[in-house]
Amino acid sequence: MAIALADLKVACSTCSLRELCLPVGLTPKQLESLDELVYARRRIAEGESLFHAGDPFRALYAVRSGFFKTRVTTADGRDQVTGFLMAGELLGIDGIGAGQHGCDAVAIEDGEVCAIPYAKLEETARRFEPLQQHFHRVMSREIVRDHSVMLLLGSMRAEEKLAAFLLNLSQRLAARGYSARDFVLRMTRAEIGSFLGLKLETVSRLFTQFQKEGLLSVNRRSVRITNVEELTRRAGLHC
Amino acid sequence: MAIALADLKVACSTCSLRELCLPVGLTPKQLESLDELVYARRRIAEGESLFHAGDPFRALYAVRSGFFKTRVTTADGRDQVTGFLMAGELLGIDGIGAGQHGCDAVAIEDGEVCAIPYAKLEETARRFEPLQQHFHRVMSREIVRDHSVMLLLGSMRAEEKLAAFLLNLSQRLAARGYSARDFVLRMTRAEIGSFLGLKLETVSRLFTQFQKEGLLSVNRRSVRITNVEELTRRAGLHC
DNA sequence: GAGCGCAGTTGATCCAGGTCAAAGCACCCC
DNA sequence: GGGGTGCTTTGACCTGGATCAACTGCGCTC
Repeated sequence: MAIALADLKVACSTCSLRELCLPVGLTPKQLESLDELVYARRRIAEGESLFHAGDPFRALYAVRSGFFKTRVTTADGRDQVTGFLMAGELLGIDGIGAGQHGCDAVAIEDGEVCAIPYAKLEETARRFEPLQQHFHRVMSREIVRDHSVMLLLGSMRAEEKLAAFLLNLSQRLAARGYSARDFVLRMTRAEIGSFLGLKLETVSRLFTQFQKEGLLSVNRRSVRITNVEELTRRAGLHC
Repeated sequence: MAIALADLKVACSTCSLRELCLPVGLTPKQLESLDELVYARRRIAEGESLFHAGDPFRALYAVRSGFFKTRVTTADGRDQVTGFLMAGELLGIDGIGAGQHGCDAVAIEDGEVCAIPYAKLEETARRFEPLQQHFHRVMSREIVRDHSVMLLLGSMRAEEKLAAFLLNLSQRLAARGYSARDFVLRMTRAEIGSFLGLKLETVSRLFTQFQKEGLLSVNRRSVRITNVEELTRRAGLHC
């Protein structure tokens, strides 16, 4: 076991995700001093949870590969997907405030995460200004993202919601070197619906509608965007 | 002007809000070392903005008195209220990530804020672990709050939304020493509606309905909750 | 390769909440 | 103190998306 853990130990300085992840913007020298921060990688199989709401909070997790969703749940069992996370994005920030996680993080595709013990991150951030700054930026950006999701949930119509969702996904995939036009959805219609405040049937109908209108072609999980301009128009003003 | 500013300088160590605000949980001695952090108070009249989306980010603002709303806006003019803030709560965190504010902060009642220059906060947080911890907790809690608003916007029915909103307001007022049962709404029906993803007419009708059902009595902005238990039931399960 | 089960599609119908319109009411300013 | 203005209430009607239900098709297991 000790050997296995040692094998899993990773170095931010040589990680292919360093341009997307927590150490973004650090110099190579600064990066090396960060290597001690990440404790170990952890594999998560599709359907498994990284943590649940209520679990004690100890570490943040940086997604190395795979696809995750976060979700909050009401007393009576309804739930709301609050985000989909891909490589380089940070999971678990919600746990800092209360000392326990406030949502579930579930793998919707086999993946791997880097565990960053929070106590150590805090300590390193005090000694190391660029890390502190970057960590604060990451948290702040999460708040900005949440606000734009609120805008989407509170003021957009179904068509606008799905268009905005697809464009956001497309951009994030493009930032990771994948095609912005051609991609495979990692989530079900029901998960997309939960995130957007719609029912799965509505999501399905919208995909069909967008296809009929020539904005994209879709077959189950595969999507090819064929008219980005019009899709952008649908997401935005649409007066 | 120099004199006016000097007059406005405040000390966290003697502030009546220290149990609610950024320095919560610090010892009196620790508090004193925080006094240098807050630069000055600033008065904001009803209707005025503390900052707008796009403004360069320099400082966070702690609400001392009054009532604020934050809002994000789409290209085509629709907007979404993302929060209502009262004494002790922190405004402007959204600006850290991009170096410019991501939303508007508008006073919906005359009020006063303490400006906390962000560069100074960052620097103090590095030297001063309890402040760092507390600041991280505040940001994390904002994320948790946003997630619960997403749950509300995405999965609740109109009745549940308004009940949850009123109970939340009631609890936050109670935490500040005001009555939990009897309070005055600082915001219009339209602002409540924008926050909850409803139209103002729907909000108005729900108030009338709740009153008919004996959950509360309402007259314009004054609300008296007469049946907290039932209101809680409406906000939650309601199977 | 038969059969099961889950994800997705599509149709028919319904209703919560939106829209449009018209008063009503408090407060402010001249 | 009269008139305006902005907020709120209420009514009548409409519609976008939910709900209910049937069916399709892919992938997995045995």
